[in-house]
Amino acid sequence: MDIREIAKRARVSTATVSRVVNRVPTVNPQMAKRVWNVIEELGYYPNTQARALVSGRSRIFGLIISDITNPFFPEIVQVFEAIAVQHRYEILLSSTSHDPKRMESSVRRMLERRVEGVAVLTFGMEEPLLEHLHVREVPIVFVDVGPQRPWVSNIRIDYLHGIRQAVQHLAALRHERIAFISGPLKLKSALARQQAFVRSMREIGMECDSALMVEGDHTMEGGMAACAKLLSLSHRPTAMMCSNDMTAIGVMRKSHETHIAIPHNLSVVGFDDIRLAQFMIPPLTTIQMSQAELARIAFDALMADVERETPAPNGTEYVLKTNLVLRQSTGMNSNATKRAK
Amino acid sequence: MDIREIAKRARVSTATVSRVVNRVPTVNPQMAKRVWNVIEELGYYPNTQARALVSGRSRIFGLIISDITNPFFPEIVQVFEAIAVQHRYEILLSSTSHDPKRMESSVRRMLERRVEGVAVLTFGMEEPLLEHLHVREVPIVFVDVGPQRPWVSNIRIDYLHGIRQAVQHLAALRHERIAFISGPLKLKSALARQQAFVRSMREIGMECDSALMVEGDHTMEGGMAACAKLLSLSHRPTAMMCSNDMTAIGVMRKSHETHIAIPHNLSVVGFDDIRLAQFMIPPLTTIQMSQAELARIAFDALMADVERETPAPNGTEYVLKTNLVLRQSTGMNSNATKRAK
DNA sequence: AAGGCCTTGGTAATCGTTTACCACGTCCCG
DNA sequence: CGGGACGTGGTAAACGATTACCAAGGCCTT
Repeated sequence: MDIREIAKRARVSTATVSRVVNRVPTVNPQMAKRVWNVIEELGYYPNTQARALVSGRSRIFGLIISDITNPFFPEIVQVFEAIAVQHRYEILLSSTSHDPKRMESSVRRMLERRVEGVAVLTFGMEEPLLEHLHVREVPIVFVDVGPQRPWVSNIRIDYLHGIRQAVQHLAALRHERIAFISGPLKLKSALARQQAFVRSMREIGMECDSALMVEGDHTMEGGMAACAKLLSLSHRPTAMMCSNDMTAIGVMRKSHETHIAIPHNLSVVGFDDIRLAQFMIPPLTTIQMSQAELARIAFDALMADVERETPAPNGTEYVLKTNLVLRQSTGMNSNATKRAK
Repeated sequence: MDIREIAKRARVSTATVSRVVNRVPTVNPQMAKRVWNVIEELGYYPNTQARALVSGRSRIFGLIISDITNPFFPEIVQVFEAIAVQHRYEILLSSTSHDPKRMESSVRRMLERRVEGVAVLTFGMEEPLLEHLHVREVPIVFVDVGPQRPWVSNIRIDYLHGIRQAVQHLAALRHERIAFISGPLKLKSALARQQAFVRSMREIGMECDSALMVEGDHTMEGGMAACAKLLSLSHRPTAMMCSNDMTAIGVMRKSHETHIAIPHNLSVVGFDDIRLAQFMIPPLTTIQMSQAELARIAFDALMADVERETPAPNGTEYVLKTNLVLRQSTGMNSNATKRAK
């Protein structure tokens, strides 16, 4: 059942049917009604591929993330999809697990389906593979790591804003030995978080003991290992800041195993504010980087580029703020309290 | 850049280029090589929409789930997508949150994109909305709830298998008062789990005290509420089985708040074996329903239907077993132990 | 040596839309 | 009363692939 069938039954031409379906205002309302009736009756849906072929617009965006089973991403996917549907777009999802092979095949799939734009929310370092997209002038939006070029937008995360709040919060609670468990430092986003931490500490004249800076891998297991390492120190930290929530969850778990009470004996701060954070025991104090907002900014960036006819020469920059969310995994440094007595 | 461009540069016809791209064996190898070279050089990708239009095959499957932020689903999505890509299929993802409006719009989107099949992994009750798919003879695969019709496959979950193991496990640990926290009973899958529990209990001559059967809602909050209710009983249960893992996690959390030690004072069993289960404190004993396998069966069911020219008159049935996974949230009933001494 | 078969590659129709262009009718105005 | 302007709706050419059909050439057979 195609547009011709509808045209025949409504005794109009296919052009008119097309105009009715696309709500072109010049068509006579009576005739439109007649056409709509036939469409309803037969349950006709226009064929998107034919439409895309002739219009040159697929109405598909690509969404590349690193791993859907990482609790950080599902909400992004959900919000991105919801907004896309509102704008009558479809999304092509791809988890790459930071694997260059899969990354390449994703890009290829997206090119074959003629996506109109790609959001790369991997926090990674895979830009080289995106060359193919770039030569075809497909709009791209990156987080943190994109180059400055036409058709490339960037969402810069203001890590410092939230991390500074967290550091000052811990300082206010009389913590003097604050550890930082980073992510894999080859990831720019992980490096940026660490640097924001160091800077926040220096700002208020606190030292960053290098023994208290350990590299994790953004997994719970990595968090447990890092926590164990820090607890084995003769001069233990009283607070640990983590580069993401999964790491913090690992820290909480290891602490529990070692009978260290949070927040009484150890304060923990996470980063991301994944939904799980509020469900921990105790609920995790963390720095929020709104996944919903990130998804929305990414979508809007692509939409803006699609509607632009000439690109901004250096792409566009967007900023996402981060903010501390106080819950119950941080508390007064108990040693300091004693001394104060 | 299209197939004509390639044809011109390789000095062959478009038919030959198409044959080369599709690896039709009758084409002269030298000529094929020449064509491939041009393709590589120009970085040509065939246009999927044009291909789909003429071949009548979109190579897209729809995947309808209820909520991607529910930890049960990401792994399904991941596996389904990975398999799809291997078979050169793309997926159209849709979270419906059990909302009939969204469900309807999903189905519409899928029809417009001419999906070749739809996997409905919602454990819900939205069949009526799928009528549109059915009249177009689009293959569908359901979990539990699908009707027996041509082009409709069903994956029957063998709840009894795993639940029986769990009940017998608890009985062996000398538990006599075993509670069951169900899901929303309007969900067939939740009802089926409860029934499997009752049957397993009766099989070994244990009574199902109705005070110990409470209805939850498959969320953590629901689990906490149900747990509170059960703990307020004068004659408390010593073990709680939950209709899903999120509920069990709620139970663990509430128990922790009320200073009830798991497994020493209370045994807890979940259902689903989401990844999170093994990361609980203590790691959660649960009944595994393999998400990876579910995804694989769903995909295979669709593929089988796509390749079939005439449908099986009553669709096809698949079965997925469930199995108990022992971890550390279950232990000997301490009251019974004392009595035994 | 001529006819038939096989291999190989080209021509052109087709898929289901959109849309530029054109034709027709009506209305108004000079 | 004739003609331009305007409002409508139809005709047909795209979009970029696939593939049925056909033609040309080479080889074998009698």
